[in-house]
Amino acid sequence: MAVPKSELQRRLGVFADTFRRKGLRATHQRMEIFRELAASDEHPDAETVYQRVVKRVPAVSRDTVYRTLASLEDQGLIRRTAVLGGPARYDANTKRHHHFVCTKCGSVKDFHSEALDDLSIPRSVKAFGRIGSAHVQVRGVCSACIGPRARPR
Amino acid sequence: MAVPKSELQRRLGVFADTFRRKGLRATHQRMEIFRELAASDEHPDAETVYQRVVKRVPAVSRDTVYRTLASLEDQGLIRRTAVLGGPARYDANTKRHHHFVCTKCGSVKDFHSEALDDLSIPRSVKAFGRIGSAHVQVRGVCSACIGPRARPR
DNA sequence: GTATTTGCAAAGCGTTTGCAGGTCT
DNA sequence: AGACCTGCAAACGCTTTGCAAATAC
Repeated sequence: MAVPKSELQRRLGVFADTFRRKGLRATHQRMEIFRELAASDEHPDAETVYQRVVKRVPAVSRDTVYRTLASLEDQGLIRRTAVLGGPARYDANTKRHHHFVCTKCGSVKDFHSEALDDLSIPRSVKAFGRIGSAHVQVRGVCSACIGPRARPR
Repeated sequence: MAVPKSELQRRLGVFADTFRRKGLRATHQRMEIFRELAASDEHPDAETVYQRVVKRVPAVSRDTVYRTLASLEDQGLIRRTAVLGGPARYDANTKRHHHFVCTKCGSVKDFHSEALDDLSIPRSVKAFGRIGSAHVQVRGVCSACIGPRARPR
């Protein structure tokens, strides 16, 4: 689940560069909020990010977490994913990937697949408009929720 | 966009059967709410369903629309799809299909593709848990939002 | 007759916003 | 100085819920 140190360093570098280039400020709060996402492959929601960051930076507020996440998303540093009936999930993995979503607890897991990356969008879809990206969402029940002591959300 | 009359009849039949079998009541309101979804290939949100149904059944309330949509979803008669930052969209097309989502106005359009239906989920995903369904979501900007007089939401 | 369903109103949750004070350059 | 950022609190949009009256079977 943990991101390799080298990749984390790379992500933090991209973050600092991007913000500097746009004239935005890489404040302590923003740094810690981004680090929280960049250091793990989980897809926490805003409240979870807040709970974790507030331990290290007690002065941070929920609003700042929301605003920072929106700002990071605008800069393309993180992605937001909607999950049915739950809060939005955030994700610092900007490489092309797909999602497994647990319909019980709402957890999201990334997976990679070259085969799926190349999937061909039917011609008919082009008639709908300009196509941006395509990704696969697999729904199912994660092992934690199936397991002997399931703790569904 | 309109569903063929024969398909509409079929859907209404399934609705009546399913509710009867489960001991639920096929009230006037529920019938009209389901018909609104079953008669079209759009993916309206709850508010839109309410606005349309209330024209024909002025006595219906928003709460009943929400409750009925939840109930129809429980029975597997409709599907709910989350769209980033917007209200949930509902959909009476229970055949396997995929979605085009407009990132400007949030509209959702169905498309079918045998090639995509057969996409092979990588072995590694099975490790996450029990796999239910897989579907492709294409994001882009619909022609209405690109068009000469774009009216983004 | 009885369990279900409805409308109303109020609360709930996740999220966004206006504002005044504070911070960085 | 000037732009940006923060925390606070209040508002927001979407959705769910408790309750008493109405309804379907």
